[in-house]
Amino acid sequence: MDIEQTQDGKSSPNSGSNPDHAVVEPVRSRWTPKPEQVLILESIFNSGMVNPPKEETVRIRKLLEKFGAVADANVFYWFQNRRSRSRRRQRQLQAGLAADPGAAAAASCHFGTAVLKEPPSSCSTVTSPSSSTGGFFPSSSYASSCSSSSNASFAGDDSVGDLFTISRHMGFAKSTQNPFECCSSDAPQLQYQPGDCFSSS
Amino acid sequence: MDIEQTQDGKSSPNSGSNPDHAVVEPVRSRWTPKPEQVLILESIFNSGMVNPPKEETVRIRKLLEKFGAVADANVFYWFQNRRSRSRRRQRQLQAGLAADPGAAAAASCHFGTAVLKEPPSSCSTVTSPSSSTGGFFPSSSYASSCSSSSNASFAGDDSVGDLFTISRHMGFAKSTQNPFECCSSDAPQLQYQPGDCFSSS
DNA sequence: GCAAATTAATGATTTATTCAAG
DNA sequence: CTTGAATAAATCATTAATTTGC
Repeated sequence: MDIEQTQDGKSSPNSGSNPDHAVVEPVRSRWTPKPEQVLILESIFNSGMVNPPKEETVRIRKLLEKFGAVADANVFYWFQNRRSRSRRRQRQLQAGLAADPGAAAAASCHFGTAVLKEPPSSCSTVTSPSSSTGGFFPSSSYASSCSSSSNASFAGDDSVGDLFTISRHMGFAKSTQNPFECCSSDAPQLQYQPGDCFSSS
Repeated sequence: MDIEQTQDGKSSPNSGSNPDHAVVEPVRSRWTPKPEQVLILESIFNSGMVNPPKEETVRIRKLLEKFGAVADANVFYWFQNRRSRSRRRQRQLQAGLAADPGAAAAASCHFGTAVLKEPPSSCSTVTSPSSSTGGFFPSSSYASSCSSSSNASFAGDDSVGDLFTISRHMGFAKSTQNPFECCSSDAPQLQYQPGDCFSSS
């Protein structure tokens, strides 16, 4: 992964004398997503796109940027962590069920802060398919890079609306729905629509 | 993810049976490092910098670019894979050694009997605490560069020289030397020097 | 000699684990 | 504790070596 850290806006701004190179970068602060941003991210995730390709990540980042500084890498990390932790919770829960069916119900939800929540498991086991992640990415995802040099003037689209368009090979779970939080209930859905592929509306 | 490929047409696209005259610019699938590039990378890796930070990666990339198109991501991947595979070889080797030399006769635990073809190691066993073993690296197919084919006269550094300067907090192995390939012997060292920090010759 | 078929290397992606900020 | 960041491990996929039959 490239992980282009473009982070800098953040909350504790400036720090004055550090133009660019993070060589001596003293403060390694981390991105703190705004509530709106989390909302969007959750929504996208819950909509089934659990692993957006680069192209889409950029789009998402642009969208999130309307609510605060954020880099592509942050979005990438967010999804990665989201997937990972969802999966783990699920596993854990399941292990708990298998090992001690009686106590299972107890351990569910007592998260201090109500912000995050793992939906009650009712998903079937979803033993992850053998092909692992593979489904998407039929071929290369690199559309067109002319040369390494730099000036790739993107279309400076500012409208949020069209940002919600997706290419094709999305990071969707291969099956019907995403194995993660298939039963998310209380998340405020925002309906991130993947664009032209399915669900044309 | 990202990885914008900057690969140009490789070296030996067609041969013989391609009377075609217009290069069709095939799919830019994956980067294929030139021998010189591999040499440089190996050299850097063997010099102890096994995990260069971003800044350094860029520098390395710029250096490599003198011999062919390459992106930062490629460099990053290269080091990642190098580390990973070095470590794995090391582990494998060690496991093999532990299970093999008939030491304790009580052999009921046969690890992987399948002895993968690890090149003849010459490292001492080194049951060292943390820095552990050494490795050795594959008698790669490369390393045969500076003889005939490539005309790239490597030594003629004019602008290359200053690229060999490194910042500080390098990705050096924490200990004295890098745990990976402590005893690489036959690699043509190029002495990628970390710059102004230590070992100021 | 050559190219299709097979195997070995290795570039790129994804997942699991770990560390540290807050 | 939660969770963003970073990295290692595992895996996938494509390219180069090689074998094999003609």
